[in-house]
Amino acid sequence: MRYSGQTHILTAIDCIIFGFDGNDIKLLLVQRALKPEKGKWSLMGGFLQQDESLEQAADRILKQLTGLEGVYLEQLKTFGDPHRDPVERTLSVVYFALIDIHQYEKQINDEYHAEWFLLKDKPRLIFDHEDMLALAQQKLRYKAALHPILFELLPPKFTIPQLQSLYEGVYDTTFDNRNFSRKILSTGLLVKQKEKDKVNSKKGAFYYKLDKKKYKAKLGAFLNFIPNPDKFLQ
Amino acid sequence: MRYSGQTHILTAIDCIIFGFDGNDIKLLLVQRALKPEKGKWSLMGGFLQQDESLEQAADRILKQLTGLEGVYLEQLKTFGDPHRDPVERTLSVVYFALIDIHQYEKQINDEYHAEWFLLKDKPRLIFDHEDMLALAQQKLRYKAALHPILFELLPPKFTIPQLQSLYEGVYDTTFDNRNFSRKILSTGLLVKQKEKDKVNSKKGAFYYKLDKKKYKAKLGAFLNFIPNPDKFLQ
DNA sequence: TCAAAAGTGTTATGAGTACACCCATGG
DNA sequence: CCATGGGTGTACTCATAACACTTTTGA
Repeated sequence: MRYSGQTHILTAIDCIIFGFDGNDIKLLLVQRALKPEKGKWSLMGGFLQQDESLEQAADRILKQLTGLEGVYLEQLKTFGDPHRDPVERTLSVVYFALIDIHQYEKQINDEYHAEWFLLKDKPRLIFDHEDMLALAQQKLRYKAALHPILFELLPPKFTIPQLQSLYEGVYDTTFDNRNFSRKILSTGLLVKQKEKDKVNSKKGAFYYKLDKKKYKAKLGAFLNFIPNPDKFLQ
Repeated sequence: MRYSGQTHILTAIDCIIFGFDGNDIKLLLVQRALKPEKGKWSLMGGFLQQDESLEQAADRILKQLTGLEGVYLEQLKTFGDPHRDPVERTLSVVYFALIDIHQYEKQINDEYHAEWFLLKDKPRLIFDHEDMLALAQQKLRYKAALHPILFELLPPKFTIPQLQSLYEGVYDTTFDNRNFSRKILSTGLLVKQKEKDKVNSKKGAFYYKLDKKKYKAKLGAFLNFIPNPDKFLQ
């Protein structure tokens, strides 16, 4: 059975992949394989297949590129301007992903010509991918101001100074380190480890792990990670 | 030109229409016109046409049903389970709308068999429309806790007690009226009028109007409309 | 021994919250 | 005159934010 006389449209899934390498927040881009705009930088995407859900498609595409499964993935928005793709009308359901770059150690770079870019010196993107990225950055800032999602970008063990530089990267600013660590520790989400990271400083900074249980409980809660959030959220 | 060999899928737009009548927050539903599930209650929807954007389609559908234009309308999420519609695979891009019920004075009820329901005694909805509604309610609570969007539901002139009962309806709770009015007035968004509403009380309550300029400026800002927001946001 | 980053403590301000009374009016 | 809902004021608590010094250690 079908609904008669209605328009059927192509649907793409595009993924905005944010990563953190311990110092900087970065964006994973690929070089487009199809004409037109072949070879230009673009978000990683693919077409929705007949028997998969949107989430399944996003997972599949993310795994194709990075080899990673179980990654934080969230639907951002659907873009549907009739002329957004010059080839033929294509809806794009956009997801964004947060991954720990060090956990991503893949060769697939070669296959898709993928590359990590600092947000500051990313290339121009095709179609409406610039709008998608801008919206994703806004959403990330918004959500991270209230919920502990940035932990998704960190390795299992991390230091408070690393965490702070992640937040500073996301908001493109600096925070007072005393207030920052107090606020973070007061959430009760972190468990102090015995070892220190001696790579990034002489004194060394204690490692922390995430308390997974509390983390899951607090993902939905309203916390206040950012001072004066208005300042950063347009 | 076309992308070859890819699946083309039907796309629907579904609208979750919240309204406020001065006392209660309500939901506008229609009786489905197509088989299967014909006659069952459903969100107002329609198919995406070839040459319209998603926003245009949502506007068109909303206008068909309510006769209203320029309504607050926001994309919620896209639902894409392969079997969500038993007839054939159909993506649904879901929008939610906020309208002042008194401004809505249309006959089109008849055409679409539309009806306003209290959230408490709404009928069971078809397909995955229950999930859509639950998500919309969650989003509305979330957003209204931080941004002054509930004003979209109010008539041009309204009283503080009305406003409070709107908030109380959305969060299904009661608030302290002293703290509520202080908080609302401290935003500077309201302009006190000379007249009073003498319908709902003997003493009468002063009308207020929204300061449109400040309102637009503060739509994006982080305000705190709700005490203990965690309590209400799962 | 010194430079560089980690880590900790105090205070002032303002927002949030709990709470109780007076006011105006129509019936 | 009184019941009903509207409107205001105060004091306490707690989170936030501003701010400076000591500690550790590798070079």
